[in-house]
Amino acid sequence: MQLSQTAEYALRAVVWLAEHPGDPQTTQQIADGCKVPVSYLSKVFQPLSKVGMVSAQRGLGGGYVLERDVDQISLLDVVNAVEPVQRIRSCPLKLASHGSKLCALHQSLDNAMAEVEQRFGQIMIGQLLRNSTGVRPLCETTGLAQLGISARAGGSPGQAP
Amino acid sequence: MQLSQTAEYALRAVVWLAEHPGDPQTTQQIADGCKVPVSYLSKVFQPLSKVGMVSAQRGLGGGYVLERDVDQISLLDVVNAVEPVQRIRSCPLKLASHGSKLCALHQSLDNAMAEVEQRFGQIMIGQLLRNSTGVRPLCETTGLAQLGISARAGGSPGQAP
DNA sequence: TGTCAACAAGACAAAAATATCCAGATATCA
DNA sequence: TGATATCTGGATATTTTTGTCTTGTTGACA
Repeated sequence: MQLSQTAEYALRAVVWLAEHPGDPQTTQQIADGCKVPVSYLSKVFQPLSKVGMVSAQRGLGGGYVLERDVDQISLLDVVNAVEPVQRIRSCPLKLASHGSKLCALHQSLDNAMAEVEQRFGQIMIGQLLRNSTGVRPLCETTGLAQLGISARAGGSPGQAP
Repeated sequence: MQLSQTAEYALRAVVWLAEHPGDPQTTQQIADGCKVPVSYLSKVFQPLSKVGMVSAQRGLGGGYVLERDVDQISLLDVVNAVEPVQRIRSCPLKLASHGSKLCALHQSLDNAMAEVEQRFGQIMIGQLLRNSTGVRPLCETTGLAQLGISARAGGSPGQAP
């Protein structure tokens, strides 16, 4: 019982983009920052672009940017884009006698899914950024980031090719 | 976001056994009644036997039986036996700066897991059986079963209780 | 225009989950 | 004892998920 890896990656990536507003992030940057296989990122972003949550710009200075307000994107939006929460809408055993009603077992399971769905629907990406409870922002932070010292390309350290 | 197929199967099987107390069920019976591939059942039962939730009897008249009271087995017990609910206990990105604390994203995800875990832990198998809300018992029922007419596979309507 | 930086997308590969098969170990019963 | 029923557990096959690679397209800019 857990989120798929792909959904995890998608959430990290979206949060990452949310942390870099107005600054297109390349797959390499995202991969490094989110610890996502760089060659897998295109797969992760495909459905996110499809629903218009992110957009990509090619060429020098390009990369991905969020297309919607961070407070208008819920965890559920992200998860559903890449791997919809599976609600149980009819008997998984296809028992005729069950019609569209669920037995107690499947009703219980679906209730749990419903709860998760609702919970995820209420949590907005923006909320996560602000909710930095004292410590780290989110995905990454070298310990320096907390002091406002950016350690990215464009900041001080790192390699400039 | 969903239960693994194996966990689904395990839950069905346990419920099935709960519906047939004191009557060892063969893999064939369980497979038919629960719509689980018969040849996969041994894999499903392996971890359930290991934790002592079920036991198997070989030979004629043998099969699987529940070893614990139906009101002492929660959905969580079953799920955890075959595929533990994955709680997030430390930063999945292994960020040193996060120590054992979770960022807002992962904390949110883990909270959802915790909720599911708790919910599952509260629902007992026995509860599901009694909770037949008017209609069907659980996994199976041809519509006849509700009238007390057993319609077991194998062609001939079998033994009356 | 040419060159380089970047994404797009499909083909391929590896790993994990799911499913099948079968020889062997037990158990029951005649 | 023999015949039959049943689980056990390992080897294997299939499918899905995850990950990689490569070729092509787009965009910026000198």
